[in-house]
Amino acid sequence: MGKKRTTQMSDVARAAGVSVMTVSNVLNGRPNVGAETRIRVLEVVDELGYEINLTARRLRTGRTGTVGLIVPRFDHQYYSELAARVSDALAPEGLHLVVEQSGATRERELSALSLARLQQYDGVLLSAVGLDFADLDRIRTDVPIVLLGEQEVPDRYHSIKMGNVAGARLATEHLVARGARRVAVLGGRLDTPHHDMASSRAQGWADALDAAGLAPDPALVIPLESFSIAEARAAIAERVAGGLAVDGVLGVTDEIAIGAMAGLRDAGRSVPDDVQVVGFDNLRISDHVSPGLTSVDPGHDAMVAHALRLLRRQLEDRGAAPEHVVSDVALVERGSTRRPK
Amino acid sequence: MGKKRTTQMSDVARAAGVSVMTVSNVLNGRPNVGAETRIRVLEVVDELGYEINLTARRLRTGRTGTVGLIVPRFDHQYYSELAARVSDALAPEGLHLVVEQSGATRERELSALSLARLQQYDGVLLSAVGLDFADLDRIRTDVPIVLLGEQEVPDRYHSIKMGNVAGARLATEHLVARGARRVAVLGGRLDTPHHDMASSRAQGWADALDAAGLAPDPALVIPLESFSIAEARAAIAERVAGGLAVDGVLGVTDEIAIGAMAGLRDAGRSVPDDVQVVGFDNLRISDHVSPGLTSVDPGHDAMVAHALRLLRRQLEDRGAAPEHVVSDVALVERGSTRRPK
DNA sequence: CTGGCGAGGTGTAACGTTAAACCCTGCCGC
DNA sequence: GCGGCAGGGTTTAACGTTACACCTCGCCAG
Repeated sequence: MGKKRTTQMSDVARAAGVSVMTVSNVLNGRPNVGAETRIRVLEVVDELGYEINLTARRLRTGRTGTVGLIVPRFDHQYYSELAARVSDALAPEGLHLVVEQSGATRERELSALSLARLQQYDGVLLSAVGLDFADLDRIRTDVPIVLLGEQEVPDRYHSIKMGNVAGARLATEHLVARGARRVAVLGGRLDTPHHDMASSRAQGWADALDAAGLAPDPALVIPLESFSIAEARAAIAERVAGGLAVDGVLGVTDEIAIGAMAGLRDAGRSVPDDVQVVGFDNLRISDHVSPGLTSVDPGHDAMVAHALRLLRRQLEDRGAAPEHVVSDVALVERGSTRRPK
Repeated sequence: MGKKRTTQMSDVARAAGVSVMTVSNVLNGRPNVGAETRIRVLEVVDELGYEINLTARRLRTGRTGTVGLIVPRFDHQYYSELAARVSDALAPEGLHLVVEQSGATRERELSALSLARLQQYDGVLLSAVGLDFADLDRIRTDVPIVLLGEQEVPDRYHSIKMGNVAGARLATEHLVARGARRVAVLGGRLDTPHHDMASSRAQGWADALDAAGLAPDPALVIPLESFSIAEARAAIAERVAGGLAVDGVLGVTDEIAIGAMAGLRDAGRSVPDDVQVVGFDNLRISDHVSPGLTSVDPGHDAMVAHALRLLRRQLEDRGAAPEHVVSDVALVERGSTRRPK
């Protein structure tokens, strides 16, 4: 029925009566092509509807014009907002963003991180929650990588970290200043010496309570598995219904905090009158839920700007000394916490 | 300082004392390789940390093992939920999903759709809001495409459409049944004979009102530009503050409906007592906002299942007759509309 | 008039795989 | 005793670009 072949450069060359190299030169805006020739080639390109084969170009040049962003889940808002920001920031530079989901499990994350996959990009922004220090240290590739994230990472990587401890501390201090005395940290964990997001934010919570002379009660550390809204909602509702005394909740993410607000409603508590709630991430939606969610803003734009700067640096100079940036955090007050008296 | 080259198949071949083809055969699990040879090759692969160059493979075979999903925006929840669902559904088949953002503008969408880009995937799921019939018709490629979406599409494409008209009608009927008489359609538009999402859903709204003997009031069609929560919120708040009489709002998406609820609060109206609200998409978060958002569920899982089925069909048989699926819709009632009396 | 240079252009050899054809060796059936 | 075949492997030629070296003018300076 049909022909298999798509049109390629040699077809254009033949039709235009020039060599393949000349076509290539025209298409890539290289010098040493006469004006007339250039025009003729472009006409033929148009006529034949020729489009370059990016795979072949990539094989030959090693460059792809594409940056990869690898996130645990597409459907966690934090990551989708991040992806949109990065994509928008990359577009003016002529770079294309593609996003992959690693799945948050160590196994799927490692597979997304096989050298094979990484090599497909000029650079990679990696938001790796499932991998530990050792996994990361095992990755050996020439592809520039910037780690976006939470955990302690091998020194040789460029990285952007959120101010997790500082942010959680800020949030908890805010709750305490507004009168909360029994502040739960939903999604946190303290048991392990890990440096992941859940632990770091719980650490900030504990620090703030310590500083305020309120001993952190282990019963108020409520771990979660999936970090989903639904899970958070069920967990807090269950605890409260079971008699846990709480007058403040720090959700380790905004989604968790939104789940917490729903769960507290389920349990007959009102926000912020009975229980005040603070989240972390300052998602777009957090301003629009009811009540508005007080949240820690991790400085999204600054993070993205830093990330791309570090990526560019590596693109220009493979040997660039790794840089570790910690983003500034700020508290955004909304209706889920009370006004000062 | 370092060597440029990464290790490649010929290095493995040399070290294992076999031909390159044998290495290729081992790595691809092809027959006609002795057991010992296989083991030796695998050992060497491990030792050298060899990983295949996917670009070269792709150039040679034309297959990529990757499916592309092109969405207008990463940070519209509907699309990120879609991406997650598709990714999860593809993983068991050994296919990888990468997501690209087209930017919702016609220009950026066309660039994402250049043949060059499309050719990088074995198949493409295209959620194209910015393109019209003619744009789509202009795309000529052998890559299997499934259109996910709203609009009228050229017949030669396989497509999955939401039941936009039916869903919006269902939602509006529900509002009317619960006593609403002045139902606005936020984000809708009726001016044009387009078949895009905003128009189709407004059409369903108009149909329902007509059927109920309530003439659709043009003042109640409130168009939006960006379909963002913030814009929706501001738009409804402004109208209501300006004296527009409304006792029901159909948000053409859940995000818009969530914005509407916030805007109504801003304007001193309570939901659902003063104004009832229904959304469309049944996002995960819609169950967790306050009050819970009544919404049209477009049958996400069925849509994804259909989409992948159509894609597989095309992968197996390029000439497969195009199929057009319209998804079933269902209303999910929550607290943003009233209980029946 | 010679040498040099810049503009315009071409030919060839990769980039790292894999499809396809081919080549051995040993063994089995008749 | 030989044809045939299966098993285990190799060789060669792509896939569609681009880097690089090279070639040929025409023209200008000396």
